Amino acid sequence: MIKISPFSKKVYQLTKQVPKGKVTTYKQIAKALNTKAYQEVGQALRNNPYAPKVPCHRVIKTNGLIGGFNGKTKGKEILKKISLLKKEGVKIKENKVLNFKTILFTFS
DNA sequence: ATTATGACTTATT
DNA sequence: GAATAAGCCATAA
Repeated sequence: MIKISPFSKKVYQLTKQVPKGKVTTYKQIAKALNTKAYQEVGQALRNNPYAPKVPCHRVIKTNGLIGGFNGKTKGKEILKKISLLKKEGVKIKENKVLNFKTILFTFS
């Protein structure tokens, strides 16, 4: 049993709600939580205790670019997640998502 | 309580 | 449009 921060927990819940073939942004999640700790969202995903349960690869930056999980981070296995995302129908070019605004999922 | 860090964002150069 | 600096919020030590 791992211990997680209450904030991260919410982040996971929201991230789980993201449907397949869509993506969301850190800002949207933070906004859904009524906060501005965008970085906290990223940090929560970085923890990612629920690997397949939480599609962290579906969470990207606000400008449509992929997060730091593609070369900045040491682990390159995350690249696989991006590939998976592409398989789901999300077109990714280099490090950015195509039609990003179209497939963007919000927590309205 | 204080300091340091960050899978971010926005503004400025 | 790209690179740099500063800002903001929560967590960990």
